[in-house]
Amino acid sequence: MALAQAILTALIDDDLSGYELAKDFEISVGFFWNASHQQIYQELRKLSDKGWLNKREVTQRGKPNKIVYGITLAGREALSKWVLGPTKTQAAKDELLVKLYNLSPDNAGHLAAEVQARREEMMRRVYLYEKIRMRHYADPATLPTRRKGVYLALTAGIRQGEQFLAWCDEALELLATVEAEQARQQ
Amino acid sequence: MALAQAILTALIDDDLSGYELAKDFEISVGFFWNASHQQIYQELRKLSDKGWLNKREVTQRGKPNKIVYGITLAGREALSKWVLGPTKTQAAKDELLVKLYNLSPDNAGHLAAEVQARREEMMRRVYLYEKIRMRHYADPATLPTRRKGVYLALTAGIRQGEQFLAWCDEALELLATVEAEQARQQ
DNA sequence: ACTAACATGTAACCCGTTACATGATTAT
DNA sequence: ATAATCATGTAACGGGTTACATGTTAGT
Repeated sequence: MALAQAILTALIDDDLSGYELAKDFEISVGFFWNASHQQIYQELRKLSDKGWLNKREVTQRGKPNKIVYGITLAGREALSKWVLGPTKTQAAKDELLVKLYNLSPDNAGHLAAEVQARREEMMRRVYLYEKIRMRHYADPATLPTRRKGVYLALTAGIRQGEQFLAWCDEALELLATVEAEQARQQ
Repeated sequence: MALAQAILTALIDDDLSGYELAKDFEISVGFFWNASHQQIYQELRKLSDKGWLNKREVTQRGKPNKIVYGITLAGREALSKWVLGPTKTQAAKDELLVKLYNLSPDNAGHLAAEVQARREEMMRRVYLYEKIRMRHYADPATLPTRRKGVYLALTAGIRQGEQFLAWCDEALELLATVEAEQARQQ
């Protein structure tokens, strides 16, 4: 039930439309949460109904009009209260790792390709987040409190990503030996 | 839709009952997937209906009887086929990191406690998995193919865990400075 | 003409969580 | 007695995914 709070969090600094939220989730809280536009539109309606968000239509020229949402005082209060509550430990679920439990000469090539694809995707992400960190969060000690938190979240994402990249390299090496063995036996 | 495959994977080497699966998921694929017993029992029935699992009742003394499930040939085939299909990129969702975006002097103490709790939980996990790896996967190059895959999955979990522990330490340090600042201002 | 990006939604379904339910055995 | 562990399920609900649905503007 944290999508609501993730949206509220994304709206703390800037007012955004549903479309922008869906697209820019990636640049704000997207490393730690993501959602489809369908989910976001539904959640936005719920949050408006609750009075945690207000909305206004913005006329644009050259583009369709958009509905921009902003967080209300009640929304800020609800968010603060949520932060102080207990946090669910997120269940780590990863299909790729389950697949690795089924490694065989038959699928080593396929799995290597999947690892490679993930590696590239992660590299792009890490690069983006690293750039943001260097530009806006270079010296954590001097940041205002709230941005210290953002720095920590960003760092968690970057470190996790870098670790994953290193793991991919090791995995690709080992998978290559399996593929080589298969080739020899044919 | 990968719970089915996670269960099949857990049953490749050993036949297990629903209860054992629910409990031992943690020691088999548990680092990368988890499920409640309710979910597992339902999924076991579905998999039996499909003919991917067979079941037999095992009479026990001193304990209630249990229903033990084993993977069928059809189940193995379905699993192999699944491995060769495309893999969904898992959406990283972490409430704690979203909460960090809302860091303030008010909640720094609470968040530090949450980080600390996670740190301890992760330490126990990493310790357990490290023990398994040292005992059974010490020399990856000499392992049979399938176990090389398990080694990689295990390594991914351990490294990710260790990285998380290091991050927790940095987070706790920075959160402590926030708490100290608040104390000074009161 | 066609594609991509902008923009907002509804409906059906599946998966996962929470709550409810039962009952045996072993250890304190 | 009581709690803990073993053992297996059903039911209701809510969140998330997939499919469906519509319409505009800008660029090639």
